[in-house]
Amino acid sequence: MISNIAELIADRIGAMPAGERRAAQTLIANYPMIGLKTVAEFSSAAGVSSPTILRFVARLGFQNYPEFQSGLQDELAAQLQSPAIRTLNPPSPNGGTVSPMLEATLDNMRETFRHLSDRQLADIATRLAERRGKTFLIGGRFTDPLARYMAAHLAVIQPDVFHLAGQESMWRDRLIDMGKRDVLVIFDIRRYQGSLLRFAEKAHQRGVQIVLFTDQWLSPIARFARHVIAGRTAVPSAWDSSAALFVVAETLIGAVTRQLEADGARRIREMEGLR
Amino acid sequence: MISNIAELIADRIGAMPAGERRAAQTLIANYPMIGLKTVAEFSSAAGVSSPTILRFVARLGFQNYPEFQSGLQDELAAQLQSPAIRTLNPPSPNGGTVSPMLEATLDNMRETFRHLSDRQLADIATRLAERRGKTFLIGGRFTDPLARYMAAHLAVIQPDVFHLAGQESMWRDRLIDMGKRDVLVIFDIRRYQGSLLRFAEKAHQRGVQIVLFTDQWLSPIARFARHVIAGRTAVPSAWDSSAALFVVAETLIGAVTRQLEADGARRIREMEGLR
DNA sequence: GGAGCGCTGTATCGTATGTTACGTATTTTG
DNA sequence: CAAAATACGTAACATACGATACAGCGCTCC
Repeated sequence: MISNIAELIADRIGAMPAGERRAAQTLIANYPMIGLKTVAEFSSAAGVSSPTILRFVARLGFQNYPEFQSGLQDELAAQLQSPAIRTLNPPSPNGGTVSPMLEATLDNMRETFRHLSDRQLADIATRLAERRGKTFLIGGRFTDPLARYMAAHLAVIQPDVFHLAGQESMWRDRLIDMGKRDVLVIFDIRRYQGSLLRFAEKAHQRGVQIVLFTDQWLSPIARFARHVIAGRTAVPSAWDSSAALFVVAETLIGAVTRQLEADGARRIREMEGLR
Repeated sequence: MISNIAELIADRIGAMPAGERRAAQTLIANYPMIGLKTVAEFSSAAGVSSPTILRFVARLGFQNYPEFQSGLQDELAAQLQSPAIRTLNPPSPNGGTVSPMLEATLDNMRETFRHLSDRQLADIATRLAERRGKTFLIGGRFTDPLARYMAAHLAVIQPDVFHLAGQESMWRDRLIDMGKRDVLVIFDIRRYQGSLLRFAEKAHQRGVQIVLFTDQWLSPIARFARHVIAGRTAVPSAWDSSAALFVVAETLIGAVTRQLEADGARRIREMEGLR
């Protein structure tokens, strides 16, 4: 049973020609506000012509555009009446494949942050922001993108940020550059990689401060780490989820940025100028 | 400070003549929906004439009726963006520095999935799983790690998965390998990169099916995309958040894996054997 | 490689909508 | 109580909006 227009679109979008599909996608993206504006605004937002918009609403079963808008307004009105039933999509009508995954992920994040004190996060942020030395980031097979993501952001707001990529032998050589004043951020979740462990140990021996992002079972690298962030990774999937760690990373990026704001803002402006 | 139109009305309703006061009262009674309808409907609902409605909105300081409607729409849009959770749930017990960021991120994810139908996700997963051709992934400056993350997983369960890295000229050369049977997954959020747009256009011309991960404002690449996933990115930080898109990516990875389970399981076992 | 079909945009049209002018009613004030 | 000022509705107007006809283009299927 299809109750609202969003579902109706999702149901039929597969059978739509390219132009109308673009209309559908822009409507979904900012649902339902675009649909309440004029045909001209809708069409230009979607990058198609007005007739395409009209054909789109006609395909949805509406006689004309005003009738379509009335439909959207009725939905909105019903929604505003009962704020409790705020869900546009009925609360997971299809015991579908999506919801359990999302639910588990949200739980993971709440759990992760529950075990993570503001204090700890602030300490790490401060350590990264004070920039007494260099910052290196590295990750495992599936978590290396997280290291890259964090490096990409940090590199904008401060110098001396390096992502360690490529072969094991490559980064081992970088050990020479590392010392007491430097920070090494490592991402390592199951199955923990021996190569990372060996690397972490050597860095530790050189006095490098290690910040470890790992899962709740703790990578063996925790033994050498100054700071350990343990994220929940369990989801109903064949794979572990790094989403919670990703959010922690973003939070940390935000915190560091805030601390460097005076400095960073100038840097960012300068960089904008270079574009 | 008066922030929304409802307050504005409450502030000035005392100084209004009878007819306009009736207009004000009917608007507040079913706020704001009546205001989004036509002047004629509004006037008859209030039991006054059209000009009275127009004088009413003029007294509120609007130049004309459409401008008044835009004001209401903007309010609604702002309301819908930050859903009820914030008003329902107490504003986060520990008012620490962490919570606002986490809260916003969780909201973003809920909001993103609310606009994302299971159907659409399933369609994309099927397209990726049927493997008629090759799968290419690429991302922008900050989103490329997401492309890498997804590529790293997909590459385990099926052959012919390629992440496009490095310089623009590098991937442009790969266009030769791409055709109708292939899929190109692009991550592009603000500020949208011209290089990606050009690449997407050329790929589209070659008949490549494009799956686009973007933000709610839709990258211009949406024009060429077969499937568009619009994630929320707004967080209280200097940076945009890619966390919602990350979770969608993980969900998609999970869905593809499930579809390929028969095949994939064998592959995974084989790969384990190679370690 | 050619014929047919379907999709999309341009240009035009009719109309519903917001706007304004004016006359009447109602209230206010001296 | 009278006169003026304000408020309100009717009716005519102009504009901008949605609707439609048509032609060009690309795609698919013989």
